[in-house]
Amino acid sequence: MTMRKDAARNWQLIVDTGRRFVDEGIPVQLNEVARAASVGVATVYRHFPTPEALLETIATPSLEALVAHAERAVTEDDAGAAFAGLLIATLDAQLDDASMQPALAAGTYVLPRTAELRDRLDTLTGRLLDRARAAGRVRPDVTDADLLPLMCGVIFAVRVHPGAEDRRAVTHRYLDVMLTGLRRP
Amino acid sequence: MTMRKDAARNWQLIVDTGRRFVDEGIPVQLNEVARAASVGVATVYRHFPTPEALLETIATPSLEALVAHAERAVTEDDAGAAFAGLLIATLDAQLDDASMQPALAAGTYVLPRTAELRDRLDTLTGRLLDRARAAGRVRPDVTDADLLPLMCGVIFAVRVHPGAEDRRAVTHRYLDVMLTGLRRP
Amino acid sequence: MTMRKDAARNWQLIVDTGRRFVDEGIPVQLNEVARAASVGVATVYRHFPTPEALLETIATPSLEALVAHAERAVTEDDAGAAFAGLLIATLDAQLDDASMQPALAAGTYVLPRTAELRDRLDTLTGRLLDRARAAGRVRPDVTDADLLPLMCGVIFAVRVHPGAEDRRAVTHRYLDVMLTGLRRP
Amino acid sequence: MTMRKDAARNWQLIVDTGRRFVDEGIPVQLNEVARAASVGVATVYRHFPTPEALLETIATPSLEALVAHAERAVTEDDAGAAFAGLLIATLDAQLDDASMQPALAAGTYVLPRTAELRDRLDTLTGRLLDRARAAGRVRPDVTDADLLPLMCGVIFAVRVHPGAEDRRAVTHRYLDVMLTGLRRP
DNA sequence: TATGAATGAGAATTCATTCAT
DNA sequence: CATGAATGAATTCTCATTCAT
Repeated sequence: MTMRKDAARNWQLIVDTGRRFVDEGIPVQLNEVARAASVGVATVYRHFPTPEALLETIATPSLEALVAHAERAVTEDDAGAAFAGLLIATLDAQLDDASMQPALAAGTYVLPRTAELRDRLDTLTGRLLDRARAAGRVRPDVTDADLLPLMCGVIFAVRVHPGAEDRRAVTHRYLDVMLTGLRRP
Repeated sequence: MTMRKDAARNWQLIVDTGRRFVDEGIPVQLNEVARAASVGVATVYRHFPTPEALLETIATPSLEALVAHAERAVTEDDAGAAFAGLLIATLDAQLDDASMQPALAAGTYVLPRTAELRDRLDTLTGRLLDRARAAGRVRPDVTDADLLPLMCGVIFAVRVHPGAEDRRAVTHRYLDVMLTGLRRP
Repeated sequence: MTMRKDAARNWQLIVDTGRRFVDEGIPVQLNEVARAASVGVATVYRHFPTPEALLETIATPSLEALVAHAERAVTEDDAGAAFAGLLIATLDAQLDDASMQPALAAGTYVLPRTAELRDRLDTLTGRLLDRARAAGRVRPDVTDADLLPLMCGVIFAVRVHPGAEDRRAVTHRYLDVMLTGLRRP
Repeated sequence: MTMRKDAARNWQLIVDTGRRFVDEGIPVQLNEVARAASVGVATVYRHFPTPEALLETIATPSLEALVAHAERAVTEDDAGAAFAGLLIATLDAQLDDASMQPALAAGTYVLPRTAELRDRLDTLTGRLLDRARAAGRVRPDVTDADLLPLMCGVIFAVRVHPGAEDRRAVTHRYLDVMLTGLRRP
């Protein structure tokens, strides 16, 4: 059952407004989003009962893109490159979309869609890791449960890093350290 | 000018109470701390104008210990071991004292004492890094501004990591990855 | 002008749903009723502009039954028994149908039908009272405007009464007190 | 430990304002009371965490007076008169102070003081009933758990009663019915 | 200096009713 | 006629901070 057209318009309006909040680092309060979207409070609450629901919705496109990337990656020939590519993509997604940081760091999800995507991402990441490990490109004691946390840690480190250095440059330098460290014990 | 004796007693009482909050993961609200310490709110506010001031005060002993460790480390012969030892100490400090996580991740400090300690820590870390790099134990593109962020990232990664695995074990595994990665590009 | 068939179906559906709410002690909110009846809110509002309109409609069958009882009662020979019988019926109606309590306690009605029924009930009650009084079965200072309030009071008393005693038993005991009291000053 | 003077002033101000609301039949909303009392909301919430707490506090003086009456009544010689007198006092209290109706009809209390007063009232009422019953002035099947409910029922009946007749007159007429009814089955 | 009462802006949420589809 | 999305005022409650005692 699909959404009514006007409802869909509001839904999108709210999501877009929420995204602006996220991008500008403003805490996503449902009331404020409603005001900024020129929409009744209850309209927001109807579509998104909690801030988490809205945040997950905002993150969904990026998450889907990341999952799509992972799905392409598992078909690549070069296991090591595919693996590294996914990690890069995971970091870039977090750099490009601030809503991805909570989405990836969270342990639980309120939307089934998000939970499902996260699940697929974990599965695919695990498969890529296995292949990379089999190819001798990853040390054996690193498990698939480590990868996303480590990528979140990298992003966190970048956020903590002071200095005016370009965030992306720092990120990739840190990733390089990580990748090197992941190779051999 | 030193504190009056009763004032000092209250000061300590508040700090101790605040530590209990930190240890138990309860958000350090000045009002609540006051209640728990059986002390007037204003008393807390006089000693610690903001939650940050209290948090930094709570973290100070651990921070001092870490600085002391760094000061001993710079005198060690084995530059590589000294360097690794400091990183381990930094992580352990954050594991053992929850107030160290904000204290190390923060970019600014409200207390001069904390700022000064952080400064010394940065200087000493930089010196250890230089020696380790000179000894060929660290890749050249890693700067002293990277180390603390990376250690904070490790702790963050551990926090994100699901599973029931022992936190300290995970931490040390991640540190091992980091150290390996830091060695050679 | 009669209702369209589908409209009539919805009308009944809404009334039935409303009754379920009343029976289960759930406050009759038009929105909630609509949801429970799987019907649009506006549909409910068109049929029943206010909660009162719905409540009165829900109460109507019981009210009609009570009026019917009164109509039979005025034809009975034994004036005292007829009178007592009506009071019992009034109480039982309130015990059996929770929507009758507001319907009988209300001073005003939004539906003409309810107002009319109430009117007939009052008239009949008055006539029964007169006959009972004429037969020397009721003290003279009690007027017909007293009877329904007193019955509502009995029900209220039963509701206030704590204890696990059977509601109907308590009601009839209280009614017995009332009837005795009504007999002679 | 007694209240600070300014706190006591506000406490009283809030209670007085609350009483005005009760007297005028305005629902006692903590926020509105705060506005009307020209006092911060939180001040009201500090003193009275819930509307019930405020309502019970408002009712306390009348409740105390009623208990005091009951205490004098148990020492009276004429058991029947003492018993009737208490019932009259119970009704008058509810007529004179609107906050007494919820206070007497409630089954539970949030303030220990109110619970205690209610308890004493129940005990004393029971004792008066026993004496009256022993004196042959009350039918045997009426228990002490019936009296307060019945008095609440009387008040309810008076409220339901339409007409312009004086409330107190109606009340006493109804009480007369009750008392007669209570005498002999 | 110590106390803790007071403040009031602000955040979260609900609900009766209207209106576009 | 039917739908159900939208509205936004109203309500409840919390919390960081100030100020009178």
